[in-house]
Amino acid sequence: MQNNKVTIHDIAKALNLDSSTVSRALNDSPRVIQKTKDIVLAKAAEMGYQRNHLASSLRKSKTNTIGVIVPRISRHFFSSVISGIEETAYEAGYTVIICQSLEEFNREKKIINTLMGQRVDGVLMSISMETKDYKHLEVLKKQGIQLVFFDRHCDIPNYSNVLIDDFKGGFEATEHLILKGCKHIAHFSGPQNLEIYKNRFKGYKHALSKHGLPFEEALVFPSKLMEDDGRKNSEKLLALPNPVDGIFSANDVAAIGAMKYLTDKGVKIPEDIAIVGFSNEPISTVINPALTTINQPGIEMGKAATELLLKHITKENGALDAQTIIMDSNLIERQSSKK
Amino acid sequence: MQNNKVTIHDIAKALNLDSSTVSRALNDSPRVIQKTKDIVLAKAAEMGYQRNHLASSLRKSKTNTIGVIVPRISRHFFSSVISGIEETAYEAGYTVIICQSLEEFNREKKIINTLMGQRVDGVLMSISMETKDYKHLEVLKKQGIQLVFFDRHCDIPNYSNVLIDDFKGGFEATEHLILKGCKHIAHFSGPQNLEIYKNRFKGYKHALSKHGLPFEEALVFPSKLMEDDGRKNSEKLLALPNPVDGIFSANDVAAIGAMKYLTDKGVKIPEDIAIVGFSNEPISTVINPALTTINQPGIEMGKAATELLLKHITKENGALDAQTIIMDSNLIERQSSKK
DNA sequence: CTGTTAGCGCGTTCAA
DNA sequence: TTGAACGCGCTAACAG
Repeated sequence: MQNNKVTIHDIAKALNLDSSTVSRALNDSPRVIQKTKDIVLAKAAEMGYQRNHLASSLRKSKTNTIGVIVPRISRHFFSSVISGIEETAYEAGYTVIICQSLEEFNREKKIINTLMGQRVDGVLMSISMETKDYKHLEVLKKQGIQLVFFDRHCDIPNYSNVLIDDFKGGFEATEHLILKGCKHIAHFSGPQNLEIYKNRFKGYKHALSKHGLPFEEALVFPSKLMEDDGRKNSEKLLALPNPVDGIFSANDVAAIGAMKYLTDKGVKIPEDIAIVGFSNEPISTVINPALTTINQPGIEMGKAATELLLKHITKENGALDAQTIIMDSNLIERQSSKK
Repeated sequence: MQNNKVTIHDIAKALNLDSSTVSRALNDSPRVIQKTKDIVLAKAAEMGYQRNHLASSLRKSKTNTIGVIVPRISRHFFSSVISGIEETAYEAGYTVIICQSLEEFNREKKIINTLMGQRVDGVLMSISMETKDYKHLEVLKKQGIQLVFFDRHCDIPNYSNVLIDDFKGGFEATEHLILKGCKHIAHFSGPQNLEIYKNRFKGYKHALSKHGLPFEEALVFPSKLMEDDGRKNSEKLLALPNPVDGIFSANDVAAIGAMKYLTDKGVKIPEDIAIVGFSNEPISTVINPALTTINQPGIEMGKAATELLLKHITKENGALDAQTIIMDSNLIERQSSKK
């Protein structure tokens, strides 16, 4: 049960070398001859040496650690993003500290402080919905800690963003329905104070106009991301004079509610009414293959955001300009029908 | 853009004190008078001081960091557990490093090394399915790093486990059906080389025998956690001479497949056949409220495991005995029927 | 190519 | 009650 902490001094002593030589050898410095490196590496392995990252980080004032702040880890989209982050960071020799804001501003503030205490080299964050004021982020800049936003756009100057192209997603969803032959396409919208839902709505309108279909206010149904919205909207929709033959739902929960209600009423999907919904959760893939989804590329976003952050970190002095990366979502159709 | 790193020396200088006094004041040591503490704390706040955890950890050789290893963060059950871990750890002043093994033994080995390099104080892990050999865990014990297993049982002596009572879950699922009036209850089992599925199966048998119902081999259908298993099993099940009026599925995916198939065939659920399924994912709650589920308490498990680990860490020398905590799952019925 | 020296920021002796 | 001095383990500067 002895405490087995082998240091570079121990292996230096065992080899009759200086600890600095051992350090250089372990770091594969060009200033050490290969033969010495071999000897040191062999001895280190033999003695079960493990570098103390704390001491190393303290000395270099670089921790090779990045902090990640998401609203909620259990949301499938965010856990996918984290997978992507982890993978890229890991390959680059970085460790990741994950924190959840739970959409609370105060928690977000505390987390920033914790991460600063841990001396992270950079932060990836998806800002909480409660956050309207960005003063708590200023300390990061002051300390030279790099910051990249993902998924949720943040318009502070000089910060990079990695986002999903919601306009394009909305456009493609709607165009998909049009190309399937739909003429009267309803839109279940999301809260219009959020950028993403506004953009999906814009994409919808743009697809209609591109294909010469009229935009009708009566075909737009607000929804608050509840299943029941989908049901109630569907009910109203069936009562319209001109029958609707397609629905683009900006959120999957409303789409699911709609599918249930319509199926109950004997409406065939997608034959009578085709539905395309955005999806953050894996629910949609299981619930009904007739639901075509706009898939958010979480893992890819995580990778892209991490790569960008690492660039910012390494170019810290060469000052990399802030940039915005827009990622495409993909339309996934599992069960096709209609012309 | 100046580098704003305030140290205890800076605040000592500003106050004409020694850094050691400042250190003691910041740590609320009894060896400093209250008045001095107040002055130091005020100055620290004013100067925007933030303790350097690296230096602190290096000195104390305690990092207040715990490592968490899960197979896959995007599985809802694990992300729930992590939420629980995070919360408890956070309250106790610990930071959490999350890693995924992706069920690969080699990744698990590497992760252990990474965590040791980070000098974590303890590790919580759900062992990968590929892992049959536990030698890579011995280094942890050697270094005095505490280790607690959760969700997936690991029978190395002297380690604590936090598990879910699958036997009880299987028992309660089956008994629930019996109390609803079911007489012929089928079981969709999972891979019997895994402890959890074996135990759920045992619970099923025990409930039958307790209530005087015969166990029939013909009512047990193997499943490999695929939706299609649920469909095929349901097909076979409808062809049986004695009609089945209840199904206990050891996994939710098969249960979902069954629900779809049976509904298609015009079978009413739960009126004709009632179904109870274990669930790891939130799918079941959305797909059909007629599906009664055995819910796995992820958050609670995370909290319990963390509390236990922290006890192990703090009692390190007082040597806390290994223990096994068994958590109850809860049966959730959203839509009731039958007598 | 290798050794010597110094210090990252903190907490903890030992003195006063 | 406070100060002085040392060292955690490592790396970077400067020699040689």
